Amino acid sequence: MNDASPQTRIQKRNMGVILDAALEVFSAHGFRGATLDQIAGAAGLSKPNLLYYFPSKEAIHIALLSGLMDTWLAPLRRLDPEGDPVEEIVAYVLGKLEMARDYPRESRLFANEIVQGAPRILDQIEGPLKALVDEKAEVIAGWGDAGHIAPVDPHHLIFSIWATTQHYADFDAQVRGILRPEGDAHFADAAKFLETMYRRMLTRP
Amino acid sequence: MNDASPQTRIQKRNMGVILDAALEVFSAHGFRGATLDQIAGAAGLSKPNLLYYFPSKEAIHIALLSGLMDTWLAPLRRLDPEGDPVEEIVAYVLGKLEMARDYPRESRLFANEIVQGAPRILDQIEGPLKALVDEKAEVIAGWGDAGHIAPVDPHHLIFSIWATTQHYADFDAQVRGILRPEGDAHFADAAKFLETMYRRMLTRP
DNA sequence: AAAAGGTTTGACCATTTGGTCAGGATCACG
DNA sequence: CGTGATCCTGACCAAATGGTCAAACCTTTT
Repeated sequence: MNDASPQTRIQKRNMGVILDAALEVFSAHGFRGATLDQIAGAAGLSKPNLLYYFPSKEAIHIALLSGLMDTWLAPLRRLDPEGDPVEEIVAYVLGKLEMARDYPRESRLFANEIVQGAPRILDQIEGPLKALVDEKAEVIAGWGDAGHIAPVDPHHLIFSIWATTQHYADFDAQVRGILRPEGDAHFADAAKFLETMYRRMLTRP
Repeated sequence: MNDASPQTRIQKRNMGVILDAALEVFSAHGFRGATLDQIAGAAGLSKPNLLYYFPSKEAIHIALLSGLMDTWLAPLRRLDPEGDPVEEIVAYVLGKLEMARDYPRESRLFANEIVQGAPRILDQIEGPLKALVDEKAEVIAGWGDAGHIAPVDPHHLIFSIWATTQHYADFDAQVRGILRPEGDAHFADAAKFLETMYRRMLTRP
């Protein structure tokens, strides 16, 4: 099965089904913890059929990761240098929190990968991700210099936003164990808390 | 090998060596990703010898997790209801950050476990951990009611502290990929950032 | 020093797992 | 409808992996 080739109807459907099943299984068990049988089962296909569409387990994993990286960075890319600084950052925080709520599997897939040293996406981190982060850090630093927000280390600000928002997806089991919420009810509280926190820290006294 | 039995000199030494090796390997690869051969190699023992001291791979993992839980919670336990509120919380943040710097393997071991749904420690989370967190949340809520700190949702405050500090251990690969620091140099910046952030958000305007 | 108890190992086993392959079923299209 | 391309599968394989065991090897104790 070649990539980048024009896809037939069946190919499009099955590759989609496989990637969705793989996201389910990889995000729940990590790369090594996931088996082709599990993925095949979740996809409703036979194991050899999986390997008709992807040459190996690792190829599925890589396809998932690189396909998701863009989606995952979209909110940061949307941070507008021309917008109102505090509102831009708050919007980014809340957007990221919504992603953690609506796409927890994607978040956990990355979390699994990075906790284990990011062996398969280190180059993506050191390349495009670093570039984007550095660019947006410049913007935030500019806002600080201009006195539009209280001065902060922009890189660590971004890390803190990632950490606090993704926490609700990646450590869902812990959050639920402690809060015992009904469904996703706690996300509203989290949004209120994070909005308050970042407003307080960015608003000049 | 029975637990809780009086240990010989050799037992004490080897069980320690095994647990250290297991921490190294489990934290880097997750439960499923770690193999007994790897652990045995890291410990400088043969695989059957491992299984002389622990009945199974899972037993090693459980021994590690429950042995570490206490250490991991110590900083929160130290939060003193009688101390100065803002200073107590800042000290907790900085203490947790130091643990992330000095014991990243422990942090990643938990991260791996929780990202994958905490199958082996869910009861510890819903039991002792929840109890401790609820207790300290009460303390923080009291500080808020008394006007000693700006009002915050205490549970989410604690989550944010865990998230922001453990981020530097759990997502080390990402942080290093973006910051490219010399050694642990970035931890000083992180400490400064987090101290500023939590002071601003807790200090009444 | 010899018995008793604790420690270590090589050889081995059953199962799981990623992956292959030859051939059969199905589909697209002239 | 027929034929070539695409899609799918059962049977199979080699390697990896968790775990067992009898026998050999150390320590400790008497």
